[in-house]
Amino acid sequence: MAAKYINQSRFTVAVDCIVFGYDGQNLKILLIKRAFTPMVGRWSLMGGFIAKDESADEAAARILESLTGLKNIYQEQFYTFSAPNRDTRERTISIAYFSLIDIKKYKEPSSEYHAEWFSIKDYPDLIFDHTEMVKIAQKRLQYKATSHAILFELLPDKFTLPLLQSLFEDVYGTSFDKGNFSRKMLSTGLLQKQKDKDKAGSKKGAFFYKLDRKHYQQNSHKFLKLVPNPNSLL
Amino acid sequence: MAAKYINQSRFTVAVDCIVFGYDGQNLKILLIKRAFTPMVGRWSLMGGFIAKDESADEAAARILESLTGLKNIYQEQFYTFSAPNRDTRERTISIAYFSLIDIKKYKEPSSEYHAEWFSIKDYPDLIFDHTEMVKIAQKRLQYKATSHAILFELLPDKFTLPLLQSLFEDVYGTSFDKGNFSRKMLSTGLLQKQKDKDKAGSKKGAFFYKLDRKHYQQNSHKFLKLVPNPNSLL
DNA sequence: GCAAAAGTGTTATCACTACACCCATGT
DNA sequence: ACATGGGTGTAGTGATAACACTTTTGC
Repeated sequence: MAAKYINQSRFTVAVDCIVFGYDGQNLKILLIKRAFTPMVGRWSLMGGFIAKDESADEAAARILESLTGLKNIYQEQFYTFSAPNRDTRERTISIAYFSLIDIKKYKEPSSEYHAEWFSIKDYPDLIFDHTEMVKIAQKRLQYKATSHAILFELLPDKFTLPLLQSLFEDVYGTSFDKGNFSRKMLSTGLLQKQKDKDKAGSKKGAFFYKLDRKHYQQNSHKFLKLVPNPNSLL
Repeated sequence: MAAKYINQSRFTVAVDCIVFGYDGQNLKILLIKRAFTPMVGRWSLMGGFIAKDESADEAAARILESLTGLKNIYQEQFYTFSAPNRDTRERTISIAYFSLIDIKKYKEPSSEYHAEWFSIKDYPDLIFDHTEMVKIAQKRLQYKATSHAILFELLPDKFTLPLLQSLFEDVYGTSFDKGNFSRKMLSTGLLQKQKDKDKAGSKKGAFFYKLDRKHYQQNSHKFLKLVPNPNSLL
C-alpha cells in the first residue's frame, strides 16, 4: 500500500449481532451477561471488534461462531451505529447484524460467555445503544420477512404448517386464518410435503414440510402478501 | 471517558454519498472528477472521512452541503462497505448513503470539486468499489420507493402527474398506464391539487400538485402497489 | 362418540389492468 | 378542425378474507 491518509481520525470498529431464535412458542434473542469491562454484569448483545484483515461479514460470522459454535448461519447487515458517545469507553462505530438460527441446534456455549435466551417481548435493559439496535433489527426482520422466505432459518429442517404459522404470528403479533395461510404458503412452491407427520401437537397430526432450497434461491421473491400492511414497517 | 480499548485495530471511517437527481428526462447521479490523491483524475462518488465528534449522518450531511450547498437534503444510510482492501491507500471502512435532491436547486459547486451529472444508465468507471455502491443504492432506491413516498424529493415543490409518472417510469425502467397511475397516486391522499397548470408540456396543460407534507409524515406507508413486482428488488 | 386440531371448499368483495373514451387548447 | 397530450369511465379479471365444512385420531 501507498502512503496512509494523514490527519484523519481512526476509530475502533465493532460488529454487534442480534441473534434471533424460535422455540415453538416465542421469538427470542440471545443476550450475554458481561464478564468483562466495560459494563461488567450488565446484559448486552454479542459483539466484537473487527480485526485488521477481515471484513465486517467475516467478523460477524466469527463472533457468532464463538458464541454458538455454529457456522454458515444466516446473517444480514442492517445498520451502522456511529453516534460519537455511544460507547462510554472510547468512540466505537458498530456495524450491526441480525442472525437467524434454529434454537435447537444451539447448545450452551463454551461457558466462556454467560448467554441466555430472552423473549423479544421481555428482555433486560441493555448497555449502550443495544436496545435501540434490537428494536431496529426486529423491524427489519418483520419487513424483510414479508417479502423473503427467511423465517425458515429459524425452524428445523422439517417443520409443519401450523408451526410455521405460529412463528409468523409471533413475528408479526397477529393471527392468520389457517386456510388462507396454508394456501398462500403452498402457492409459493417453496415447500416440499414429506410423508411423515408430527403427532406431537394434535391427534390428527400435521404433515412435515421441507424448504425446497433450490427453488428458494430463485423464487424467494414469490413470497407475496403474507402480511396485510407490510409498508408500515420500515 | 475511561481507559481506551487496548490491542484493537483502528481504522479510518468514511462516508460516501450517492446523490440522485432528476432533470425531467433521466434519473442521474452526481460524480466528481478527483483533483486529489489517491486516484487523481478518476471519477468517484463524493465522500469524506468522519471527524472525531460527528456521527455518520452528520458527516454525510456536511459532505453533501460542501458539494451542493444544500442543507436538509433527504439522505439514507443503506450499507457499510468493509472489505479489507477496498481502499488502495489504507484500509478504510465506508458507510454509504444515498441522497435525493431537486436537480434544479443544485448550482454548480464552488469549483472546489469538478462535479458532473451522469445518467444512471451511462456513467464512467468509478474508483474502488464505488460502482458497486451505486448499483446497490439504485436497488435500494427502487425498493424503498415502492412503498414510501420518497421520489417527491427529486421533484420541485410543484409538479404535474405526467412528470411524476415519467420519473417513476425512469426509476423502474417500465411504463405505466396513465389512468391507473394517476388514480393510485391520488388515492394515497398525499397530493394537493393546485389551481394552476403547467402549459409547457402540452396544449391542454397539466395541473400542478404539491405534496401534502403533513399527511406524508403519517401516511407514507399508504403508497401501495405502484410497481408490479417489488419483491424481486431486494 | 366426542373433542381438538389439521386441512379443504366456497363465496362475496375488492383492487387492479386494460382500454375506450372525453376534454382542453395551440396551431 | 384536428392533433396532442391530459384526464375519466368502466368491464373483466384475479387475488383475497372470512368462514363453513370435512378429516383424522386419541381418549
